[in-house]
Amino acid sequence: MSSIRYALLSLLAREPLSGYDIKLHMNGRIGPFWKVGSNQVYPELSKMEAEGLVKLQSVEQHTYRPARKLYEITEAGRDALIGWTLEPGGVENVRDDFLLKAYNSWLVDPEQMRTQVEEIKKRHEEKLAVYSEKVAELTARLDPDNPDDPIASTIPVAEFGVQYERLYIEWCDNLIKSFIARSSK
Amino acid sequence: MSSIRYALLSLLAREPLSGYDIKLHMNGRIGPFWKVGSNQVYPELSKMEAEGLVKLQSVEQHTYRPARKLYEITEAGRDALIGWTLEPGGVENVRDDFLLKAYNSWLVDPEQMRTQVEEIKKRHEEKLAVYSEKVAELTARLDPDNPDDPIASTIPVAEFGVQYERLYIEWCDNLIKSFIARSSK
DNA sequence: AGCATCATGTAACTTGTTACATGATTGT
DNA sequence: ACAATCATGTAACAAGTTACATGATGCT
Repeated sequence: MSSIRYALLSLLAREPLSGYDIKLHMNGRIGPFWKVGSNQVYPELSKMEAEGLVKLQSVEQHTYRPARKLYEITEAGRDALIGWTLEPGGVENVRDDFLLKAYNSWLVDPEQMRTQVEEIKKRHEEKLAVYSEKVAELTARLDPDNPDDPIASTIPVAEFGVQYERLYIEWCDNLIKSFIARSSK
Repeated sequence: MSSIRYALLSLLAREPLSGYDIKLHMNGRIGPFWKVGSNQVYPELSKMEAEGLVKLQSVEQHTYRPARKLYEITEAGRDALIGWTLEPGGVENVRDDFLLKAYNSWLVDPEQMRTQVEEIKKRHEEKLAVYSEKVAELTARLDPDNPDDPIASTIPVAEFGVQYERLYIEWCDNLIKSFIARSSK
């Protein structure tokens, strides 16, 4: 599903960042959608620099640690990102191990399965809290006078997260109900 | 995200299948969630056979084409599947390119973005139709007297698909509204 | 004539995950 | 004393994608 490349550019289009920053932000800005390892970030940044999509803005050097390399997006990088954003793309599949586990629940003791669902429901409740918090925070920071405020594009993404987690939690509740019904037979 | 292995076993736990069958069913039974290539299915089946999780039930040979190898799950395979199903696992991230594109919409002409969203909304409506059809079909086939009918575990999975696609479509509608508002400035 | 279906499989390539390595500094 | 943070990166492995190869048959 073509590319962390564009995930990196999406962040850099908003502000200059180092590879390290990107790694952190992935798990809090676009995310908790995405996740990347340093192994993907650093080589990709180098590649993009070679292709002229990003360039080094500055390098902070503290002798005792690796230089902090701040990258900024170039004109070409913005264009590439805009091109990708407008490029038609297929729909992604939901691919969630737990759905597969639910598919197997007929094989399993309903009591144990209930425990299992309750566990992951809890996880999704935690995620819901994170997303809700994020929506609230972004909404407070949004400048309603600026029609091109990037935050206006961030809110729907976080909002999707909220909706998705609510859906998941509700779905878990229904599952739990069905296991209770089944175990009382 | 550990394993087609269990996806294959999940199907084989319900009925014996060939690698070819599995490839087809992935995109219509568990799915449209999953997708696999033959490159993953055939080697994995061989590996699992070597480990005793599945075994050959029969081999149909038509001289003019490769033998059709029907696999069935073994006791050990069922146990492994049950073990995995009850194993606690982390929550998955939603990872959808279009969310990232939406995150970039502040960079882009709202009119063009609207077209883009409408396109993918259409795709999700198609998927919704598929899932709804599936839920209806499964519900009709469900045996309500048998508390261990595997179909009872399939319905929630398809139902998740329905809910998810509805959520996605509604989200698209909200996005479209926001682009219309923005372009009329 | 040409393409889709059935049915196995391999090969080449791209992505993603986990773990490691360095090494001073700051907080517990 | 010990872990976490900052900051770069490499290496080994696991998983996923795309394309290819075989080759008769049946459909348009």
